[in-house]
Amino acid sequence: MSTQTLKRPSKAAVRRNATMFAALGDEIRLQLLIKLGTSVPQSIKQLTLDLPVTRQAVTKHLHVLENAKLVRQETHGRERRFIGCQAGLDDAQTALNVIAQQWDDALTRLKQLVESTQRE
Amino acid sequence: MSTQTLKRPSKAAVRRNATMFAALGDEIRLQLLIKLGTSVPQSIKQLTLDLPVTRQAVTKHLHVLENAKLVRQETHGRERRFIGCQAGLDDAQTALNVIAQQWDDALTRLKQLVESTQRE
DNA sequence: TTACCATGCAACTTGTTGGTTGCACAATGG
DNA sequence: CCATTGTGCAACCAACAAGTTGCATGGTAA
Repeated sequence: MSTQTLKRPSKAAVRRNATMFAALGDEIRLQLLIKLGTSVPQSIKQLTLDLPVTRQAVTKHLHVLENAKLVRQETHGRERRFIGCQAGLDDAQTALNVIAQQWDDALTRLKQLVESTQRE
Repeated sequence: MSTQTLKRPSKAAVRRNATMFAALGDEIRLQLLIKLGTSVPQSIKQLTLDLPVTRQAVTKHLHVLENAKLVRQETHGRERRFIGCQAGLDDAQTALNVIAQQWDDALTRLKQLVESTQRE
């Protein structure tokens, strides 16, 4: 029973997930994502307010986030307005779940191994 | 009802989460974490097998992962054996949940705003 | 039209990261 | 004891990331 139904992530999947987590792995970018939870949608200018970096830096960060499918933008006149992209977060959650599940399995197997060894 | 019970993450929390996600944001490190799901515990030498980098590189990656509380080690004679650290993954999941929840709230407020505007 | 404002694009600096090689050391097994 | 093996540590390098400044551009509003 339960003979390992989870498949190992493909090379491409690993790369995609790495990109996504790397996008999440920066203080400014996390602050941007949090800020997108206070009001929606927001322009680059707005998002730059009370962040300790210039508008251009924020632009770059937003580009990284967009690349990782964590935000999307809608051009509106001369403004670009950004919104958080739920699907991206879901992918991250799923990736974490896969790893957590495999660790569980590994620990279970380890425990069984120890027990069977002790019986002999 | 439901007048925003979630608190904004503190500066320190944001920094901690950024460190954690940054640790997850590398292909080699993800492969290491996945590998820790195939057998447990494993030495540095074992973990280096069929990875395209040297043992020293793997050592550095493991250090990053340990720093982010994603793995822990037990010294065993001259070997250091590594195991995935579930608590670290849980923290990551929680952080993602907080952001997702806030995005939901923001979209809800946006929708309400649009509706109330249309009524007037 | 003209002035303004949000943004894009490019060049450049600086710090960090991922990787290597070389050597030293301590536990293990003959 | 001696050879082997798993590791740690340090120096070094190349590539990349984060940030800046300066200038160009294209909507918007007077």
